Amino acid sequence: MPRVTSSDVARESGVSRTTVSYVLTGKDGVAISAATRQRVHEAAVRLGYAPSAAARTLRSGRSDLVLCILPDWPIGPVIDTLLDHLVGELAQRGLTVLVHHGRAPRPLSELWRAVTPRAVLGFTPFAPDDVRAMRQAGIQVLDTTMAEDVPDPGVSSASQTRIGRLQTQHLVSGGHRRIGYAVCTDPRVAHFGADRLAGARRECAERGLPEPLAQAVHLDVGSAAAAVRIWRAARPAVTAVAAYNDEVALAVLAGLRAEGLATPDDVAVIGVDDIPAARLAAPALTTVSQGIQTQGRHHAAMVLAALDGPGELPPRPGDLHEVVVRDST
Amino acid sequence: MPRVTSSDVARESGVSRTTVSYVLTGKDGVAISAATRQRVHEAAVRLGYAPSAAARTLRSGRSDLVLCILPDWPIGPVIDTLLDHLVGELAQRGLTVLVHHGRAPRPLSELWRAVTPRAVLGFTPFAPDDVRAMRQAGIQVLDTTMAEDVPDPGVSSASQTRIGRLQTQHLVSGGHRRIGYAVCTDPRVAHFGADRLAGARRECAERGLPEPLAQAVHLDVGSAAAAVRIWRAARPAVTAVAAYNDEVALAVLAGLRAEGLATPDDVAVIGVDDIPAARLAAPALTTVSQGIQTQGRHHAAMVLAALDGPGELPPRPGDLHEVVVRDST
DNA sequence: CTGAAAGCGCTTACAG
DNA sequence: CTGAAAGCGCTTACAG
Repeated sequence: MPRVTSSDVARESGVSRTTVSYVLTGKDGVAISAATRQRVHEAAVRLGYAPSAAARTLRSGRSDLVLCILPDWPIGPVIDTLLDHLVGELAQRGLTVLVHHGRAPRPLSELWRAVTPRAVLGFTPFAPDDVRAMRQAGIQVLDTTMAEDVPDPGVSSASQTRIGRLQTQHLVSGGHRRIGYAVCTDPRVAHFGADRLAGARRECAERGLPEPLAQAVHLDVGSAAAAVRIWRAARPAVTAVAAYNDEVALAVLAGLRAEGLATPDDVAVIGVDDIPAARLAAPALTTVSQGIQTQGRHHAAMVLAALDGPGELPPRPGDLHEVVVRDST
Repeated sequence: MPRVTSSDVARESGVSRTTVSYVLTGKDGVAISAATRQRVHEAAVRLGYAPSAAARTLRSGRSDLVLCILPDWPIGPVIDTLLDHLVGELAQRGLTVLVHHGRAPRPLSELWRAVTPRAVLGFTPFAPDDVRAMRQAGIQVLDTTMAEDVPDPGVSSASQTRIGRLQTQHLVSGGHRRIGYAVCTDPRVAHFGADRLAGARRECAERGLPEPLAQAVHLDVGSAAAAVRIWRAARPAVTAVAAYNDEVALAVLAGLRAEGLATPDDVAVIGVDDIPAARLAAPALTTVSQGIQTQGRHHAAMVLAALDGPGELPPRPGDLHEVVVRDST
């Protein structure tokens, strides 16, 4: 069953390939009789004609694909939602978003070489060599951390830091003075985790409070209970814990429960992400929501700006993060 | 900055494009002097040459892409993990997996036309017209429900049914005789939900138990509490609830808590998926795990079998689903 | 061992 | 209003 080409459509409708192309790509510049248009369209449908993307890309030198490289770490509902918004926004401009789950062992170059995307959007910064190679190939390269307005590009993590600050501010405003930080043990998010913890540290320092007591917490009760014992044994004892994210916070809640402590009376807990399970926890989990919709729109705007060539960049969105107060604090 | 082509590499290394192609695609059939090979490779690196995927695909008539169409519904950690395994398995065969988040408003045809994949793998069955069009274009079409060995292809939902049965079996083996079913209210998963509920129904019927009492449960405490009241007011009263998935189950746990009922003493609860939050819940949630790794491997095998042409299909994996017993039952 | 040539399917100046 | 022709970058028989 050979491929149906524009030649087939041309033959079937009794016109040249040129005319087929003009009709099907909807060029208004060239006037073609309504009757001819009709015949071409009908023939195309009858034959089930689908233009070859490869040929089109080769000819025009550009595809309509935007490649999203997901990070190495487990993506949760947050990134998921973000992608949805991104897909929707870019679809309005005729761009198709394709996502690559980054945990494959193959080098990045094979990936973009295999698709010839118009733009590549990463969720973590790319290696300089990769950036060079992609730019060389005419691909726009972006990463989500570029949105950060930080002076030092090596530490483009302003919003992560801000998350840690927000968590701490909320806990401190509740009267807590000795904060614990529940660090995620997944090495793939160490970078993010460090930034959030750093934010908490700075906030405490600026307020003259003792440094937050960081403890690694696995996603199981035993690990969390062990951390809880250390926090409670500290002097002054920890009375509030900020967690790397909601899942870690759920583990902390479970650990507190296992140790017979009450939340928030003995120890308050705050997470990050506002996953569905957060508001269903016992007690309902206070957390920091990430303004996903706004972020998705902003990333889409960045991609479009890059594609439209040099010009002004879209303005950074304002406050993305927000404390969602529930019963755990 | 024009694109670097194989002609550039040829010129730079003083050979023909033919030789460049032979060297770079690693054809062993054609013997080329080591010195020439070396020169070509060096020139390619020096110029930052990346072969055009579009040209290659056009020429060879096939790409190395496998397109995964995600369902319309919120994908959780389960599908996420599944994709990881799939990506890994197919990468070993030189195939690149690209994922499309299906919630875009554009028609499916634009999608596969934009990428010319070798194969398309859907998580829900495709419309017959779409299947025809893709096959016409030489694309292998698969969907994950094809793995089901059901007589009626219109109801390829055997494993969903089985999940409902497993949940029910577990509850009944715990001595419960009146089961409640917590149905997800997201219309996008209505199909799955109906199958799981049907499984529970059949299991009850075969055991001569009263029909399970289905109640819609949103992901919030109020909705779950309302369902709990109805379950408890029934005669005979419901003493165990199977939920559509873990998140719904977490809502049910919260609803029971809100109504002052004890789990599992007053009402037992079982979910599906074994998400991270399940074992951190209060009490730790009994659930049905989905054998994700096995499923991922099987889907990869299906794709490879389809690509290798007509022949025997990979055997269906055995028992994928397993009850993970924790404290909520 | 290496090169000239054809052709994958498309779009678009250009010439009628 | 419509067609013949060129060319995007690649691979691969084929001829040296």
